[in-house]
Amino acid sequence: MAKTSGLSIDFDPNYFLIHNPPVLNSFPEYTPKDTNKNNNNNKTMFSGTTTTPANMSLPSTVDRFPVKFDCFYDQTRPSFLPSDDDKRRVVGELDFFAEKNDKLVDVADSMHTSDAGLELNVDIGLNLLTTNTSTDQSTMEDKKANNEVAVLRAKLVQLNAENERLKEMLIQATENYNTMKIHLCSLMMKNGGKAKEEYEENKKRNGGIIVPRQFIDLGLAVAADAGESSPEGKSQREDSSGGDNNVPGFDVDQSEAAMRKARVSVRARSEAPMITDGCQWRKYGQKMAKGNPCPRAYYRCTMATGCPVRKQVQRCAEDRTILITTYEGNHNHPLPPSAMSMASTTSSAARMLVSGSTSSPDGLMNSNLLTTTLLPCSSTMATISASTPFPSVTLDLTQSSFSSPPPPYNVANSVVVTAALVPQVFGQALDNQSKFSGTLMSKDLDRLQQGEQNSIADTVNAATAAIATDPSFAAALAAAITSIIESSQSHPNNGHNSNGNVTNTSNAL
DNA sequence: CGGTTTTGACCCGCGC
DNA sequence: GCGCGGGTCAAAACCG
Repeated sequence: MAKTSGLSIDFDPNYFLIHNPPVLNSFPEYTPKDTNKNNNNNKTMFSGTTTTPANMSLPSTVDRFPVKFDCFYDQTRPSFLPSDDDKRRVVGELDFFAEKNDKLVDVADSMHTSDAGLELNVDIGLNLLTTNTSTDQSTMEDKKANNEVAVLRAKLVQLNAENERLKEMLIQATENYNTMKIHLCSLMMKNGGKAKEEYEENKKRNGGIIVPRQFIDLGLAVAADAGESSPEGKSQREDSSGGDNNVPGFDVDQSEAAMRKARVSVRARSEAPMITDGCQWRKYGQKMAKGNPCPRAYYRCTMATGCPVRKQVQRCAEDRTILITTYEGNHNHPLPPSAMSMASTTSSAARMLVSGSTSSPDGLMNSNLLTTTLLPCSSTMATISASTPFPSVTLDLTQSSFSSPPPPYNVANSVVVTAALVPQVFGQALDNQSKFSGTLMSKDLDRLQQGEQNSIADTVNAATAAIATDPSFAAALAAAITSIIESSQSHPNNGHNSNGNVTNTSNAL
């Protein structure tokens, strides 16, 4: 599965069937009819999501982006929710493929129906053609061909309709993005201290738990904190620019400081002592961390003199097959191609951390600060996350999310994009691509689309390749995650409004 | 011999 | 102020 030695992604094969075209209709519109339909047709991909907890309040109608919040895990989740894993509360999830998958089901159904009709037609032909037996064969073939043409035409019509729907989804996503951008601008207009006060206030309101809503606010708070004190070691203090933080909002210095502080963790299942990420590292220390019998190793990038990038490598205490690699800092040198793909991805994650105020896709693409944040990793990353106190974005492919508890790194103010969400995330990133004037090669595009329909691993691999080909896809990916965060922000009560219904993304902000 | 790893000492922030 | 824990330093050991 993994491309790079020492890495593996532990996908549950029960979720990802390759030969059976995945019906990604994991987020059905919860009408009784559809529920039955999906129980029948969506046998494979994300069974955890298709099994709707009986006691769960579900919307009778979900618009363009049916949302459940599996990507958020809140340790403070209400006690009335089922505790067992397969009944984990569906908090929020952006269903990128819902209608598309319905279509897949429909196509499959229609094909099946058509096949049955084909046989029926053949029988009819045999009954009718009783005299000219010499042409029976050719007539049957003609009819068969005609039926195939009819089936193909029907498929074409359905695909066209699907295409139209996807266009509408893109428009919707664009609108959501614009809404978010407006909100972002309004936040940037605020005084940084005020934002921090709001953050603290909200934190108190939530009993110390920072809800995802704080994602944007936290960026400002972090930026404000960056100039006051640094919890980091000597190097960070030396790097501290000591910029003027009196300037309201989020300026470049603040962003830079936050970027320096931002960390991106990569969780990978690996027997190797260290993942291969294309960079050269020198070990400069090792410590026993409290609460973990496995030592933590400290590495410094040696690809260029004075490169401030460091990384920590430690095995997960709960599952020692999981290797946790934490990158910190920005490379001051170009990276080899082998380090670029993951660098782009982790860079996106890092940007997500500090982009609470700068998450504009344009900013992601154009900022020198951001484009120089190249964090190395292999193309087979398993998890991208970030450490507290920063908001974190986690792409967790080591968890199937719906059948296992969230990983311990899942802190309160984090967003976990689990394996089951990958199709949605990358699918939406694919749609976002056009907004970033991407130059994705057609072959990569094909791979990505193929990956969407094959397996999560294919999707990730294809997406990683796409990132390597076109860095703008990283921004599209970041925007996709942002979009999910955006949708989560529209559901401050873990996706349920005061009426107990899941609100729609279009209601965001 | 130069680069890397090991490992104890040291520094610093934070909580009590 | 003190102790603890995380992070870094730097000398010695190791390795190709």
